[in-house]
Amino acid sequence: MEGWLKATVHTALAASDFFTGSAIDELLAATRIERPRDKAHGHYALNVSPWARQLKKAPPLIAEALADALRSTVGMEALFSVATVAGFVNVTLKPIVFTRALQQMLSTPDLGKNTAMAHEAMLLEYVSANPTGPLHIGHGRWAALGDSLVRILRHCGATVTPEFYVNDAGSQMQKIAISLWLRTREPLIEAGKLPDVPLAMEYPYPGAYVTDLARGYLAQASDADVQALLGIWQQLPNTGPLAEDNTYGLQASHLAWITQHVQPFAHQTLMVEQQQLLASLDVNFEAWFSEKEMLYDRGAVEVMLQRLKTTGFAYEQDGALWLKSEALGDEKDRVLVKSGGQKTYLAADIAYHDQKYLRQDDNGQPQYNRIVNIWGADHHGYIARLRAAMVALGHLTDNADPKFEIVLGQLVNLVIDGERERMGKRRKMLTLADVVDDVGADAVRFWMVKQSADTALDFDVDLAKSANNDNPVFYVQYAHARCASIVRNALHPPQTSDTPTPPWITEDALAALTANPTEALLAPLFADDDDTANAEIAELLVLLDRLEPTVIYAAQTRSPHGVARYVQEVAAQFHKVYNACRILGEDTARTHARLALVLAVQRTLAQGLALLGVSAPNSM
RNA sequence: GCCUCAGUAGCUCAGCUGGAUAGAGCAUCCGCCUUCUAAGCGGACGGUCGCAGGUUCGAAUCCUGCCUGGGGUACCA
Repeated sequence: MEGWLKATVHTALAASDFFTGSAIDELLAATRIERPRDKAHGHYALNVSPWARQLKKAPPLIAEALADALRSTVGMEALFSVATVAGFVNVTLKPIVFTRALQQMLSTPDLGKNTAMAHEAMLLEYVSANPTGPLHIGHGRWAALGDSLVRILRHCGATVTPEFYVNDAGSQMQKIAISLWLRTREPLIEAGKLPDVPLAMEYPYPGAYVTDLARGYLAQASDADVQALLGIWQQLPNTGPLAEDNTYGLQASHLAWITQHVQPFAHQTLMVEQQQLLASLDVNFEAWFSEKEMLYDRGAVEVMLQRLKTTGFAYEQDGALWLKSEALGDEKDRVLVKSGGQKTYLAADIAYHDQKYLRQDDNGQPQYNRIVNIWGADHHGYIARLRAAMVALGHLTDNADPKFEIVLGQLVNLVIDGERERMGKRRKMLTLADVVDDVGADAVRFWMVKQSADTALDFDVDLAKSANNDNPVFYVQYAHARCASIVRNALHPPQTSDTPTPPWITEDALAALTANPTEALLAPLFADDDDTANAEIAELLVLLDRLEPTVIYAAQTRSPHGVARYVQEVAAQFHKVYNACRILGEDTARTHARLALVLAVQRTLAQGLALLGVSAPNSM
């Protein structure tokens, strides 16, 4: 309806003497077709005040001229009426326009689908956790945000590759392997293979999950592996705390054995755990990019460093290799290779992003025109240095180049029993898996995207779990289930009394309604004598019509919360209509038309929820 | 100090691509089930849009400064 109205206004402007000589497209771009705040003003409003400057006329005069132009549009009496208030032109649509809009919706296979972002070829990276432990609640926000964004962008025609960067290189992987090894002690004692003598130890990764990991390792280990493990334990000097360095007093050969035999198990097991959890949230990655395999094993970091040196963007000082990032917008230069010879995390990150830009499609062209990362606000300081590196490598023109984009999300606070728990590393952690088990995937996904990523999110476990009207997820799902229930009842009315109740509609008639919703079928939608119900139905259709612009805006601003808000509005308006009038009534023609409306609502809600990765149940 | 996000109703948040009397949910109070799911609907109550300037015909929205709170400011990963 919005699109149609805009086109109508365009035609009217072009045909009007008053606007002759003015740039109509510019005028239309300067204002938007919006919803009047006060419903008494009609269904749509056009504010012409922004045109005053260009036209050098007073807004009320312009509004009157536009209203006149619209009034002289051929056939308008049957479609809408206009009125002016100050600089506003208010438009009230006639029922036929709503009926046609409904007809349009029922004939559209993918509601809200559009091509607004068809030019985008985007690589979207998010979550990207180390495979050193379970995902925590904060990861859940990036997972929900990222996956919803992927769905929304694709609905707008964009090509998107969602990718997970697996940080599986570096000392933290050695730490987890050693932690696993340390945790084999108890099971080995239980099995009588090790003497139970006191041993002062500290665990680099203290979580209880490491114990499970150790038991899992032993369960699948060969006899030779177990013998080797016992060998390490027996030669260990029992000399007190072992956590000071990364070697834990282990002989080099033992350390090497652990790295070779234990680390792959830890890595693999934890990564698969993360993958399964994400899958249970219906968060779908196309690619899992391994830091170790893709960057280190293939020498990509080394090659990238050479390029920086050659181009003069990297220099040696104090025995370290530095990136000249200060000259490129960062607050200072950054270390790429430490004086000890180890490459920094930043070096790998740069190599990874370099690699993102170097990827090519089948025609040898750059595969992506936009690289987007979703990061937590705690990584904010990384933006400037990574941007600087991308400029240095020639991928960006300057540090404001929109080809590289970081979506920053504020952090998540877990609220348990009404108290905030900061997600600090030392505190007791509730894992994402625990929360999903507790409140369900739908609630987690909806809560994580229901508000702007710019605001810190309090995730209240008790509230998310509550199956009542405190919980917006259930509110929306309930509306969808209600739609499904009405259609079910229409086909197969519940038989409660002795006299059988005939169906409100046959399977065939319902099929006809969806396959070929003619104007004649839909025309009886509005009642002759119920203005309240009619107004609510019209309002509902205006809202359903807004799915597409809502999705486009959410895609452009990378804000899925707009869609979350939208589905709540649709649900609310549907509940209003449900209470204002009967869907299944005595008038068969009206019943059928209103069933069509219910189908449109159901499909809109299902589509909106699908864009958020939330299920749309048919009964609750 | 610097960078960054936020500050809107008692609480949690929309609105911020400048436009009509600033919205929703929760909470509190009052109503609505003999008929399609009451996990619902209606009504009432509730606001100096952090403060002060500026730009503009017009500012919650843009700019500047200040205040308060979160995050960041490593040859850590």
